[in-house]
Amino acid sequence: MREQTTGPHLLRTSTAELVAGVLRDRIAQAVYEPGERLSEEAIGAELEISRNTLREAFRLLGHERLLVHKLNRGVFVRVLSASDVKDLYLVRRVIECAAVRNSAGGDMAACREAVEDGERAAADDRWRDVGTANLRFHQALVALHGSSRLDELMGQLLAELRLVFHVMENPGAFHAPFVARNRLLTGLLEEGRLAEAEQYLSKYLDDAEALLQAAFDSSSSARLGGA
Amino acid sequence: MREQTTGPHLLRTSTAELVAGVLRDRIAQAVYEPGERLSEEAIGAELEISRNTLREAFRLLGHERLLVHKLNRGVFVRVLSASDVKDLYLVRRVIECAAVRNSAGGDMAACREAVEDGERAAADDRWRDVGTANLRFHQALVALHGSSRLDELMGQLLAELRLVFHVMENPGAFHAPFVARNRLLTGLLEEGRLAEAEQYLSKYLDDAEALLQAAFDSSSSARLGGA
DNA sequence: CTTGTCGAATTGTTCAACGATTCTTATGTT
DNA sequence: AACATAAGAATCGTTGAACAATTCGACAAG
Repeated sequence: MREQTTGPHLLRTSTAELVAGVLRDRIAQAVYEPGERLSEEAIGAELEISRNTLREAFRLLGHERLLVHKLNRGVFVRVLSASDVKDLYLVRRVIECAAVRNSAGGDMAACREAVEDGERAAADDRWRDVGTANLRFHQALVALHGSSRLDELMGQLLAELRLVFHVMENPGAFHAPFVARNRLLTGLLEEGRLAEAEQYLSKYLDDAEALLQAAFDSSSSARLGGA
Repeated sequence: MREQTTGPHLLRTSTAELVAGVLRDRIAQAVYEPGERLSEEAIGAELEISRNTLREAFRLLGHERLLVHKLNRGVFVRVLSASDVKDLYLVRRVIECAAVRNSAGGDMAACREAVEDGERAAADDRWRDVGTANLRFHQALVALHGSSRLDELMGQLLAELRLVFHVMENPGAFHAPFVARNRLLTGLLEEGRLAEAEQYLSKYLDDAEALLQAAFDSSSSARLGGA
């Protein structure tokens, strides 16, 4: 990251935000696993940036709840608890159901596109892509609100959720059953059957949460040495 | 802020967060007005902290949307637009109405307390206190969800809203008419008339938004030199 | 086995410096 | 006088080094 000093800046954003982007990706890809400590010196040396700049990036991600900052001990990749999953899905129900309920006249193009991407990915057994398409579908659902703040909030929630998925042994398979439900939900919305759609989505989220909680519990009991 | 180096740290939080707290207060109190640029050197010298630490605090507040960071130009106190007000109230409607709708069995103590504080403040013409009590009432409403994430989100929304209030010539008077509505809404909730309560709150928020938009428009037209 | 102490490693914070960008102001041309 | 341009000042972005403060692990003493 030294090249920038020689030529004219092609960067439209600060180095700290660039670095934050790199780290965000690595966390999403589980290069850094939940609970892992991120060394200022090691990462700073690897990315060739100063500690100060790296710390700015850490602050950024801390505020996005991807990292937790422990005083004098450093930053760690966030580890989510069962109660976090509960909270996350409570918020999703509030926001996504409201989006569906008020979606009359909204543009469903992005939703439909995400659904079809998910179906293609599932047909090819590209599980990772199924997952991202699924997340994009829900992001598109929230976008029906037309609110930049809700869009940002949803993006943050989904980033946290990705952290939970890593706990599961087969994150890809988790999303597969929901592809069909995405299509069905989209159909209900396009036909304007909003009340049905809302109820359907509510159950959808209940099921997803239950699955996640189950995987979560078994993983945590295994970690504690269940015989 | 140098004293901390001598004695053992009594601080449980980092200086950057302490500084962020100070700046947050000053913005809320309009010591720093919307649009104003905050000089790293000036504030750093006044608070006796280094530029690096101050920059960490700026990042924090930037993420809370109280400051906007312009590359190579510095940080400015956020200036909200009419569309921001619209977005803010859209989110409030989604979250607060959902809180009311699902509030069956929730603990209304905090709500009632905020209502009564507001009434006392209004009786004594302590307009500023009326405003803070009003904000606390809505925060308590959202707290019925029992979600830490929604609590945090609401706190952020209200902080942004405070920025809008500063645009009005008499911020205190704005809140006065809503004290009675807070009491009425609380009553509906305690009687379990949730559907009515939700509808009432929805109109409540519509009215507040309209008032704010009006004050906003007149202020911006005045700023452009309306005769 | 618990407790206390020492030292290494890491974070928290500051400082000084320099490149890069923006803003200001003076200058010169038409 | 108006406008474009260029030098200069101010400020931000980033770095690297330095030192204080805290944590952690090892080892000795009780």
